[in-house]
Parts: sequence; structure tokens; C-alpha cells
Amino acid sequence: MTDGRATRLEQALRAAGVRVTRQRAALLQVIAAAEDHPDAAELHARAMTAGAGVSLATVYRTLTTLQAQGVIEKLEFQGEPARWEAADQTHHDHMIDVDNGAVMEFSDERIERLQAEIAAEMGYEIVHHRLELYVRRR
Amino acid sequence: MTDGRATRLEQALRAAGVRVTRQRAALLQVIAAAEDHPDAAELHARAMTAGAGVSLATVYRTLTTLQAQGVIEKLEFQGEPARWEAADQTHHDHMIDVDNGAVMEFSDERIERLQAEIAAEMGYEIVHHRLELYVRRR
DNA sequence: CATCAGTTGCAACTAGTTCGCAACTATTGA
DNA sequence: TCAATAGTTGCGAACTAGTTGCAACTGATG
Repeated sequence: MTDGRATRLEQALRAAGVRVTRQRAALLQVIAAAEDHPDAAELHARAMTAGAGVSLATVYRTLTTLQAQGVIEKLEFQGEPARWEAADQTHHDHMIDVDNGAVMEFSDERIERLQAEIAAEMGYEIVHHRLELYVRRR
Repeated sequence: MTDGRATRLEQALRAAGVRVTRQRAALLQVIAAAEDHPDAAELHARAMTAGAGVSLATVYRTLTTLQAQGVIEKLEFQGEPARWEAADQTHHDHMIDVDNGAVMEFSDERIERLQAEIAAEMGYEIVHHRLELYVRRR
């Protein structure tokens, strides 16, 4: 019942030599359950609320570890603390409503293609990219 | 002789109620002369080398002021201190060589158009955007 | 279930940037 | 030309976000 993608993911982590501690399991839960894009402090607060004792330092270390495993992705919007999201989705970019801070996701194959083209023209290949639209409702 | 865009710019600042102090004039010089994308500490160092006594705190305050006046633009690449560039050029995005940190500029009308389209489709208009390609020579 | 390398919590630390405040100074009007 | 004054500066202290050293702990083998 409590099984599913969480457990499968934990197996994958173990296979990669990453120990699945109580703290990490709790954070995986919290991240999987998040519908938004929380920062480290928020994830810490949610884990604590969920009854999992975790230090903030461990939250930071865990986020770095999970990112290295490709399990989560780091979002660094202008001037705010870094936010995080599960990486199980398909690639997408972000649109931020400057009036209320809401973060929306979108993706466009044409833009992706153009980016690759431009880089190629200049003799480069894209390692990763960041596209953020800061928008206002009209 | 020392006149030109610098002086014209200073007049514009004065007209906007911004005092042109020795420190600000010096920083405007340094920024105008920069061919790269320096951060606050680097701008401070260059101003000092040029013989202008300026405190780092003032550099930060001035950068914020000049940005508010639309004179310079702030670049925040992943995990590095913020960098700055003069805003007198036409709009462009950035490509960062992940191996040596080199920053290149590029612009593509098609991407700009697609971004506006996507935002419009979702009922938004773009206030500003950020597009960075982290690349590697091939 | 013993072993032990990986992990945690704590508190101290760092980098980058901001802020309070008293001393200064660019601009304006006379 | 100069006085008045509101904006600006330098200093150091404070702040934010994140990192790290280290001793105590604990998952994952065997």
C-alpha cells in the first residue's frame, strides 16, 4: 500500500550505493507529494510537520545527493532561494507570475530545437539550459 | 574630449533625480569600458585600480541604482555571484561555456517570438525573460 | 547480528549582499 | 558664489542561503 514508485526509487538509490535513511525516505515522500516548487527551508518544515526529525543541514545534503542521482531538479529563480522539483516528469521550462510568484510549467519543442541549432552554429553542444519567462496576467 | 555618451548619460541620471557622485561616475566609466561581464567585487577592484576610492557597499548600492535606471543589467548565472553589463546594447541572451566560464552573447528573433506566443496562449504577457545555454565545445 | 563506510546533527563558518548611522557632498535657489 | 538640505558614502555589523568539520550514529552487506 505504501509501496509503489517510492519503494522502487529507493531500490534504485540503494543500487547506486546511496543509503536510504529515515531522513532521506521522508524527504523523498515530501518531494513526491509536493505539487509546487518548495525551497530547502520549506521542505524541511514539511518533513518536520510530517513527524520526521531532520536537520536543515541534512536537507541540503540530501537535496544535493538526490540531484546528483537525477532524482530531483534544482530551480534557481532570480534572487530567491533555490527551489526543487521531482525529476520524474518530462523536460519543461518555467513561467513565473511576477505579481504572485506562481510558477507554471511549459515546454515547446520548437524552442528546444532552435536552442540546439544556435549552439551548434557556434560550435557548441548544450549541456543544459535555463529558460524562464517572468510574466504578468493580462 | 572627456565628453560623449558618458556625460549625456550623467545628465539623464541627474534629470531622473540621481546624483552623479565621484563614485558613480567612476563606476559608469568602469562598466562602459568593460568588454566582459564583471561581478561587484571585480568592478570594485577595477574602480580602485583606476584610482577611484569606492567602498564595496557603495558599489552594490550603485549597481542597484543604475539597474533601476535601466542603465545596466544584472546577470545571475548558476551559483556564481551576480555579473553586470551595460544596457545600451540590443537585447540578447547568454551562452556559458561550462568548461572555462566564458560568456557569449546571442540573440534569435524566432525564439523571442515563440516565447511571446507561448505566454500569450496562457493568458500572460512577458515582463522579462532569461535564457541561458550552458554549453561545451565539441 | 557484527562490521564499518556512509550519514547525521550540531554549531561554527563562508560568500555574497544588505543595512544603520553619523559624516559627507552634489545640486538647487538666492 | 555660497548656504541649505536631501541624497550619498564608508564603516562595520548583520543577514541570508548554503556548506563543512567532527564525533556520534546507523543502514546494508556478509
